[in-house]
Amino acid sequence: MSNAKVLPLVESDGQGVVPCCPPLTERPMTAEEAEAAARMFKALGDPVRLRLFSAVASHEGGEACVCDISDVGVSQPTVSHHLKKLKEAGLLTSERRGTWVYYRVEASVLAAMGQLLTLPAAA
Amino acid sequence: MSNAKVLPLVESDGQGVVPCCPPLTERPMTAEEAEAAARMFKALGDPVRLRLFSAVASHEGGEACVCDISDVGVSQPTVSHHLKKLKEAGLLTSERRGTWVYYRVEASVLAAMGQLLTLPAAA
DNA sequence: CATCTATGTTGACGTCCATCGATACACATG
DNA sequence: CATGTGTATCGATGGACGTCAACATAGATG
Repeated sequence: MSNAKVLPLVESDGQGVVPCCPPLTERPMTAEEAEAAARMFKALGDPVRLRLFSAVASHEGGEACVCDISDVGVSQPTVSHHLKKLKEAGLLTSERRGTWVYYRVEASVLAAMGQLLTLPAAA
Repeated sequence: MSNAKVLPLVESDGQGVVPCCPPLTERPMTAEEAEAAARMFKALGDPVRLRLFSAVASHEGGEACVCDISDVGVSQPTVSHHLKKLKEAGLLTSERRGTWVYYRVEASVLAAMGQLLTLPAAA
């Protein structure tokens, strides 16, 4: 139930594969591009999610068990909720190994978001 | 009434100036850093705002009059509302010239957001 | 000053969302 | 299989947010 549609970057949404991310400054985004990109930004638009994401991203080996990062001042269900949101946005992937669930950053998505914010080589 | 506190990047919020943006992957963000950064990401977390922002960013001379970009499928008050949000987030600045109001991107903020999403030089 | 256009503000409304406690599920271990 | 720990889901709740119509403000022009 979670096979296709991994990266919101390359939405195989309607008729084909749409690379969502020309730099924001290159041309006005279409409604569809904006929809896809906004999902990712929105996912990082919450302080708790940002801390969770950063905790995973900065953790040894690029991955972290939930137990390693859940000290962000909210309840355990809320942590789980936010991790799910980040996963749905394509920013994280998860894998269960025994008792623990490990989350890791989807580097390509992060890179693409960076591309989006790229500025033309101005002074 | 809009003099101090220009960049959410360098929040002169409480006791001093806090540069908000070590790469997300460098170390876990603090609550304060996350709060500041999340404001910016949240501002781009709406499709309409993203389109407006992109329209300004990609417009000739890096600035655009509201009338040039307000064709995003929502009412005029809504456009105004979103531009205000982008301005409050530090992503846009505005200037009135005669009848029209021109918005322009705050390049430094955009650059800092890009930094935030920087990945360590992995393969 | 009257009027027109461009933009911002206000107030209301419906929906989304972050949060929690309670509970369920997954795995390990005895 | 019983129990304990780690994680996810459910249902509820309060607040935030996107949207609009109506109105207000700013500048230009006659």
